[in-house]
Amino acid sequence: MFHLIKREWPIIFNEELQSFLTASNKKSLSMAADALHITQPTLSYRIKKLEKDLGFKLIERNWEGIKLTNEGQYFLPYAVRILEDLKNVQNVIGFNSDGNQATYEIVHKNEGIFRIGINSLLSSLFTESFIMELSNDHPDLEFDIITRPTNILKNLIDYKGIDLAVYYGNETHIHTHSSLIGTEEVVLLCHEDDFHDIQKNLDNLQSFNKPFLSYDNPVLSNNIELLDIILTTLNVRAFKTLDNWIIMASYIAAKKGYTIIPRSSVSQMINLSSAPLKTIPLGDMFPHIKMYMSHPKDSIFKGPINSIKNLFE
Amino acid sequence: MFHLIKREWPIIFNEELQSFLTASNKKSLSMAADALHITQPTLSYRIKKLEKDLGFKLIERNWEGIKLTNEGQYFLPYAVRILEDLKNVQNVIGFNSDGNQATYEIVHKNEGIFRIGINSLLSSLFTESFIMELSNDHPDLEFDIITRPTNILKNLIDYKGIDLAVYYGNETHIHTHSSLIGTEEVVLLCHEDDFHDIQKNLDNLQSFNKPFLSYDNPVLSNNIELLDIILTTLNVRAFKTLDNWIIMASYIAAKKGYTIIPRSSVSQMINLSSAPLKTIPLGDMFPHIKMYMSHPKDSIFKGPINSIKNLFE
DNA sequence: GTTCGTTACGTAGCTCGTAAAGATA
DNA sequence: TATCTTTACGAGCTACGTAACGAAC
Repeated sequence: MFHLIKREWPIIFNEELQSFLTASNKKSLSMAADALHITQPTLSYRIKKLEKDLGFKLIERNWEGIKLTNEGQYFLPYAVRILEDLKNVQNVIGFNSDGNQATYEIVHKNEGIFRIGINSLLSSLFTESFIMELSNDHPDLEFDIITRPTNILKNLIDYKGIDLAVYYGNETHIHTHSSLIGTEEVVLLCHEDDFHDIQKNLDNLQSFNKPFLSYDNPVLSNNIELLDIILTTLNVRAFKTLDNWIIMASYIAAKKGYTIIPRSSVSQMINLSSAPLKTIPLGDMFPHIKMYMSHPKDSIFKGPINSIKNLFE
Repeated sequence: MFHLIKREWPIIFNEELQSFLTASNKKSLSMAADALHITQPTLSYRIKKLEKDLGFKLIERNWEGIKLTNEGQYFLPYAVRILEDLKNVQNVIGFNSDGNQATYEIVHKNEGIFRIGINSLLSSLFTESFIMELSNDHPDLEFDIITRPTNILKNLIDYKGIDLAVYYGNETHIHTHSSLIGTEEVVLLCHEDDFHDIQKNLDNLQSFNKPFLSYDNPVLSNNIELLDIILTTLNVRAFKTLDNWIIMASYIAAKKGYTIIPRSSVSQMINLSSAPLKTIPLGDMFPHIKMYMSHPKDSIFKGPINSIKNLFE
């Protein structure tokens, strides 16, 4: 059934990223150049160009070889993911040397499919009811649901990659065809054992010696301005960014910090955590978070969109 | 505290992907060319080149405008994520026009930090114990934990992006410095109401009219060969790929299908689901899944690696 | 004729390899 | 000298805009 093409590198965009990764692997430009079957000055040129384009240095050079800079280290997982994404796309929609479609025979039909995107934190809250509602109201409708960060959802709406998006509002641009579907207060979430220490220091968490845990990097997170207000108001100093919600739940369960999230996300965090967690409502201290749904203005899926909209009324 | 640069496009690699996305947004090459401030033949050339490099057509052209192909539609979210990734990196490690580091002052220190990567499905199982163990054994050690798909973890080990990886084994290349840390049977997971129908048709699920739910696309998923065996043995016909585990839990809760996963992942799925789920052990029918940990051969983190290794003995 | 698209073609600039040079032991 | 790196430079290729062309109504 499956006919996997094992690509070493994706076909496009590879050269500069591939050069950087191979250099990181070999810890030497000349050895990396060998491995890539190019000359060493060419590799040097490519990495210089990548650094110039990115705007920061990736590699420290010296006479005994190379070492990644902090920025290079930070960039590396992104480079890996980009190349892996491209490899995967090309493996799925690839053609082998005979010109036949290669990877598997499932046709990636997209026409007529109602595509929904939900912000990751909201998906455990809404996905099931969306499935139920659409199955009931539009039994013949095919639909797909994906979860992505808010900013990606907004882009996908713009570029007609999805037909409906549901997300927490943030300060980046707001779509004309978006509607407010709810408002929520934020709550502080912590381990039961940390509860009293945090509550008595709420105006100055600097004296609480565990870090504020933030999802992903601050730029990826949805509300940079709100985050800024929170950190300032609570006088937070210790700060740790984590990769995702599962990791965050584990950190809190291990009493290694606390976080602040919208109230509706608490249940998901409690489900993910093995330990007893406590919440402190912060509705009075901070602006509430708004939930939106948006869709392209000329969507052919008026019916399904209204079905979803009705869920929030 | 935060100084966000709002980039419309990332600086590098943008041109072809940006051209494609703008074309999708405008549904017209000439209008997209206008929006990008390039001439229309140039845009046409860029998209042709992108199609040639990718190996498949992205756009159907005709006299009244353009329309994405199925492949183009499939590729679009990848293009969005790649550009979003690049934007985020450049926003975090960006320099503004004054030459000052822009986004926020947190230094992305990487030296001396023990970096762990865990496969997404395993992370809820292990993360907390890793945190506990490392905190006890190495109280001064700074560490980071990220979750990624298995293939990305393997690449990150190769390119020295992380110091330790924990993942389910698959058929792609195996690291020399990897050790087996456990073995698991696979189980079928379904809604309580579907349990009896599935159990009595286990040799021929074709007659069960709900789809087998697979995580992500088959190429991304960890065990293409195992998946192939499963689908063949159970005679599965209906097949649906989903974006992530939360969506999968919702589909099963909504009685829209079933899946097969390693036993240790069942608890996470049950936590994510609002409905009563049932499992059917399949240990006799299929090969067991192996869990591995691996690390670069010249790691400076021998101590922490052994602490983690001890957890599995 | 107008509005979509593509093809043709010359130029500017980019990318490559070869060759030479700089740094450190 | 050996082993890393970078700089210099010319040849060939690529990507761009201008101009011309094709198709549909």
